[in-house]
Amino acid sequence: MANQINSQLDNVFFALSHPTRRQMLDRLIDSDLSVTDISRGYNNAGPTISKHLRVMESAGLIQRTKRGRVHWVKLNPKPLKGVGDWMGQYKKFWDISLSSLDTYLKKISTKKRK
Amino acid sequence: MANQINSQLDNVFFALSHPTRRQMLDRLIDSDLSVTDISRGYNNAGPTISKHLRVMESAGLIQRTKRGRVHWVKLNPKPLKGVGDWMGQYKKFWDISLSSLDTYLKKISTKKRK
DNA sequence: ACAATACTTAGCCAAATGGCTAATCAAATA
DNA sequence: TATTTGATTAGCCATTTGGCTAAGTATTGT
Repeated sequence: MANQINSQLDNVFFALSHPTRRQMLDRLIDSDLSVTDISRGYNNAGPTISKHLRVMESAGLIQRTKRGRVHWVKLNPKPLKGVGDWMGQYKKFWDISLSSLDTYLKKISTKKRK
Repeated sequence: MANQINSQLDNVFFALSHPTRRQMLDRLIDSDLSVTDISRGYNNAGPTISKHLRVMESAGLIQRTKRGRVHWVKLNPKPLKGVGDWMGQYKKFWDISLSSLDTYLKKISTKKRK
């Protein structure tokens, strides 16, 4: 139970500890991407990219769907909730997060008013 | 510059990827602790604890002060701000899709309608 | 049918990680 | 002064990581 969650957190934090993997995730915010799309811009060989993807997959941060020979990769942000929860303990220290949520809420309600 | 920040983030995420280290940080929320205090409850040998502490220190997550032969360890939450900032990009996903904000927005709009 | 494309697997390598014991350093105490 | 206590450094070991190349599996195009 708590241990399961914990080791999942391990995987998530570990996945996020490599700049290439973080950047890949960042790219996936806007749209799903093929593996070729994702690997664009890195000097890494294919298998290296593959390994990075597997790391993120076992952390639950991405999901794949094969369509034809193309593997489509989709961000799964759910595990980040765990990070956020863990971080919550520390919010009282850096406490910016509340204000950024605030800003976000304001933006939302503005849009709705149109 | 951005690379400095990035590699700092690498270190922070990596430091957080081990359950022992996360738990150590958690303990430091309430009070500063000596190294002996921190190591209480783990089956690890001294040097192993030492290594964990060094990992967190190079991530900037803790600071040490020697007083006598006791090394006091203090939480430094500042690097977590970087994590929070990075997470900010993803808030729109898990805040909304994972209930709390959704519920919140509903509550808000209900109130407004009154 | 054959060649090109999109990926993954297998397997190698150097470096880093997480654990240990033994030895060392520094400070407090008997 | 001699010894215990708090903690680190040195160095060993097995495993994991992040990179590679070569080879294999599907699927698509010619």
